[in-house]
Amino acid sequence: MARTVTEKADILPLLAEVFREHGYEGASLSLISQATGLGKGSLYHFFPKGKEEMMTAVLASIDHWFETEIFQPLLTSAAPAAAIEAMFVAVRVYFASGQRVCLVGLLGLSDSRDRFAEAIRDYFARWVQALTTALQRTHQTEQAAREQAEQIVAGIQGAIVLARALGRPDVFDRVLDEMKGRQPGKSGG
Amino acid sequence: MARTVTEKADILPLLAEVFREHGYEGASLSLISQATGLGKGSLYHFFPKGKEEMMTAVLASIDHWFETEIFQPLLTSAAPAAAIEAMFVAVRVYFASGQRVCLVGLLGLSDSRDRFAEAIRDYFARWVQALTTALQRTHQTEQAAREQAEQIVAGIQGAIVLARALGRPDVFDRVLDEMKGRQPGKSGG
DNA sequence: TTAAGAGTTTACCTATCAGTACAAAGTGCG
DNA sequence: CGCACTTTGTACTGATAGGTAAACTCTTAA
Repeated sequence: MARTVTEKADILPLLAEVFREHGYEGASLSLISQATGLGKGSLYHFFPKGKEEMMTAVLASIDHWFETEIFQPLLTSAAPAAAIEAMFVAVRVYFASGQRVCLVGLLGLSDSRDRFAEAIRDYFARWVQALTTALQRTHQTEQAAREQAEQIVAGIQGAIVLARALGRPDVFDRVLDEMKGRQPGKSGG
Repeated sequence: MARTVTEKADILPLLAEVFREHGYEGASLSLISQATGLGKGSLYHFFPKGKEEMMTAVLASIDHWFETEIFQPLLTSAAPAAAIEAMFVAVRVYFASGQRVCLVGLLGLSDSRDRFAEAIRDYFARWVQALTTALQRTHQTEQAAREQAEQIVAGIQGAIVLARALGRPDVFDRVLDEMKGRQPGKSGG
């Protein structure tokens, strides 16, 4: 019965993976229970408000990861071009070259969009804003930087969709490389 | 009361819309029944194999639309640059500037991916191939054309994700315009 | 007039859904 | 050891899921 002193933080990655693979509605409590190794009793002990609270916690942890690993470097790095380069590398690893879905993007397309609309909007708005700031600091006008930032964030999301649909990680890598090559200081603008 | 001689073709657009809004798993039979105005009995009369057959039929109709409206013009038009331009226009209308989800892309990200994997892969493979052919005919090498085709198809899918997440159709339009402007014969490459 | 088939309604099936209740079994502290 | 508290297993709820079966109502045409 009660054995391990499970920590909420330990099961968040497992929860995230279930939601990524099955979506919000598709991730049934029995699937979640199976993936985390926790019974319903434990799950409702940690998340009294049920599935919605689980998803909220997962979104918060994803948000935190991107904030520290991607957004802050873009916003504050002394070398914005290098921060952008690092973002491409981090994104490729994080999304496993498109074999791992972006949960926030998926959620935005799905049925349950309205329930988490604010978190979804914030995630993308802050990503675009951080990238805009970095691009602007590589000698671009605010408008050009914003357009390019939208282009890149959309390109990453689309690369996930396309690479997954085709079952070809190399497509993801190629799309990202092409966008990276279009950056100032690289081949051509 | 059997009254209206309902045609399968008449309800396909309604079916497609339900699947677009709720996904495959999220589109329950009662939702489908409500959206189409047909009871379960009628639905199983037209689609004996149930939901899966409904989705298959919807995917086939989507496929047919893209084949005639997008792929064939790209492959056979005497003016490939104009066909590409027409594709951007058609896509903007079809996806309502990102307010209307791409069902095939959504399906590729979702749980039910495996069930329709072949149709999903074909849709995107043929889109990329058609666009590659058109780009190649605008004086590009095969490799450059294919890379750019992947870039554009991914960009369109990503623009849907981003514009929907932000709730801003203008983002969709801007991302597409930027890609259109990068075409040969336009501003700059 | 009537029989066949298309189209439809209704009732029902089993499985599973999210969520609840609660007692049993663990833990740390004294 | 004994007590308070945390964690977990199990059994349950009512609702809904996808799907089936059969009775019923039209239309058509011989």
